[in-house]
Amino acid sequence: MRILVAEDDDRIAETLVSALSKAGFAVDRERDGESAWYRGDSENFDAVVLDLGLPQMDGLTILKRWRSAGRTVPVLILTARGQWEERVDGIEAGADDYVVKPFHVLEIIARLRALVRRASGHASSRIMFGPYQLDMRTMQVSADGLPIELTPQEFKLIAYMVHHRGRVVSQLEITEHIYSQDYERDSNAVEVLVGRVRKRLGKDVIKTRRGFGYTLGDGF
Amino acid sequence: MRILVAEDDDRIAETLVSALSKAGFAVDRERDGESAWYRGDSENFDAVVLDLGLPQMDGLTILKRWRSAGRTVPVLILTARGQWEERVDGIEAGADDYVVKPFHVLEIIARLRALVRRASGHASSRIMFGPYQLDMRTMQVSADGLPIELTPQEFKLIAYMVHHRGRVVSQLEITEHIYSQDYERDSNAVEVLVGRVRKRLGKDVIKTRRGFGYTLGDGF
DNA sequence: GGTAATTTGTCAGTGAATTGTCAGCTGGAT
DNA sequence: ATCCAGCTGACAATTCACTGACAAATTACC
Repeated sequence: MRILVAEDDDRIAETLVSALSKAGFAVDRERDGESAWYRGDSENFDAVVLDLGLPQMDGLTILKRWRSAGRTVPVLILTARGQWEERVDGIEAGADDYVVKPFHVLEIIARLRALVRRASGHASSRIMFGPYQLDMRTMQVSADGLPIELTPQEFKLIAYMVHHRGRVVSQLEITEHIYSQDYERDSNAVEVLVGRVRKRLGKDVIKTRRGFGYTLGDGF
Repeated sequence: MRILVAEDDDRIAETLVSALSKAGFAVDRERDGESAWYRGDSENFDAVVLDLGLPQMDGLTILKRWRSAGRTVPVLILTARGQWEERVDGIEAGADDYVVKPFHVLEIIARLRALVRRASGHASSRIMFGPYQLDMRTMQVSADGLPIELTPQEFKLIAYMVHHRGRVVSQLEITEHIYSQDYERDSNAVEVLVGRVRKRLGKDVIKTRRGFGYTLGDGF
């Protein structure tokens, strides 16, 4: 899951970036409004954390521009305490949720997960696929209630696949969504990762579409 | 779909060529402005990725020359971050879209697909033909929602045919658009490929116009 | 803060699916 | 009937993905 954090305050931004990374998101950060707008406009993030008071272009403007350009990416607004008018404006401009500063990072994480989940059409934080259950909250996969040990990367991969079930996901797409920033293009890290997930969940969970990418296997 | 990448920076160019090839495009690359101009002027590409800062002849000049010579090929401009003026100039010179460096390749791919789609007069990335549906975004062909497994080359062929339905497409044209420059002229690879697609989608999808080429069959 | 354990990425070798080539065949146009 | 563009099945070459072993990086633990 790839998240854009648009926040000019370095301290806050670093807290967020580090917490979100640990929570398993791939995080990119922008410090000014114009850059934030451009990246949200041109790239596919799974969600955006947007501070309203950004230099160069303020958060509300950014959000309105995205929405009028048809960008539906879930947006979580950060707003200063007591500025309830801002909240209203934000929601009207198309924000999906908001959090008041100072905030608890855990709350941000929980809300982001909820947003991503809703955006991909799943209501609960637990998603079934085949005999397995994926719990986004605890980052665990289980079969019949028995937890299966997955490493963080393995979990990210299967979670991304489950969120995009029903279509083919290219290696490039996987790389960009489970790793931050750019990555070595000629690496077989994704193939190895797929192999490891298969070893844990059975070789049919992920099906190879040679030349295109991968899909969740039939029945998952 | 054949793409010309006009970019002098080797690292960027290689990233692009490799990613675009994997995404199913046939890619040719030129490193200087004059060669780029010549190839775009004399060959039929489905789209061009044009860096503005090319040696010998800069991107804007190339673009203006093409346009004044009546070349309508979709052009995606690569521009350095913050050069908003360039972007405006580019659009005035006839660019169809622009992307700021540094970019994410997924974005380039998405925008190129959109350009090609619009150029062939289709609004959506999903195109119906007969009982089938072609989805350029997920690179899948399906019948009644059930995906049909095609190999990459097979997909490229049927995609090209569907984009150019209603007219006869010569073997040479097919070769030029689904393979990169180094193709054998006296090979029956296209015939074999057509045969394989017919085997998967039914032998009437592609109709032979003996001596001229192929068309989508009646009702497709 | 340093060391052990775990996770993750790289590499080289292997295996399998895709694609191109070839040779012989088919069938439509004249 | 003949000719030749196009078709087809078999095979070879190529490309792409998988695997196991090792190295690097990250995390956990004292």
